[in-house]
Amino acid sequence: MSNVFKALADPTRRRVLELLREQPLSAGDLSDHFEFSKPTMSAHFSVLREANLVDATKSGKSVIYRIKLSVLEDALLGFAQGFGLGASNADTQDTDKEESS
Amino acid sequence: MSNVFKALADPTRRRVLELLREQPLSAGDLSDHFEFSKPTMSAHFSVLREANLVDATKSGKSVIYRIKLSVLEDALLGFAQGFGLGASNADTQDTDKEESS
DNA sequence: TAGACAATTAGCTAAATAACTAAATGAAGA
DNA sequence: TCTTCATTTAGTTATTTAGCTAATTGTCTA
Repeated sequence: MSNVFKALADPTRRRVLELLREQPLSAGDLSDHFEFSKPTMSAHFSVLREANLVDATKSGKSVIYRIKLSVLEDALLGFAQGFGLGASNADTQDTDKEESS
Repeated sequence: MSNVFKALADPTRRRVLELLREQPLSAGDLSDHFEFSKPTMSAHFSVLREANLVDATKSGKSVIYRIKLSVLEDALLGFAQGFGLGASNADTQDTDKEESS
């Protein structure tokens, strides 16, 4: 739980997940999308793995990463539901937009 | 965006939000629910304020904190929607439950 | 089997985080 | 006004985090 939110707290890791949303990618292909070193990216992958947000499978020389959408879904929507959010909430009390015109 | 997930990454702050879900509470009343010092709790409130997840209003000697549900909703559900989650997703591809029995 | 290549691990540094105590601020009441 | 009470700020410490380079591991392929 904490691990998921910690993983999502870093923009690089969120971007990794967005890339994986399109298709599975190898560690190297993922790293090519960023300016950080491979070891730095590997550490990010490790955080995502520990949060169980991605799955890593070895394929020859490469490691293929896949997003685990159900885990992301359970974490985000499960947590949101705990606050009564997510169903059909057109009008909650707080809007923070139209106050004090 | 990052600020919201960073705020949610700490279990104490998630618990604070859960308490505020029931009703607005003063800094002191909130602190009474935890074993940490007041300054430590104040720092947590500060993180929640910077993430715009709570609203603080002064009332006499006290400061009353209120959750901003719409901000939480926008962050969680907005992010989830970016992954195609949240609508009516009975069957996505990945389940991570029924693999390898 | 030797080299090349992909990825991770080891080891380091700087910055951020979460905790504490002590001090400061600011409002209410005696 | 002086004291008390609620909260935040200041300043310290230990731990974690995110980045790096260099070294290691492990798999292909020439």
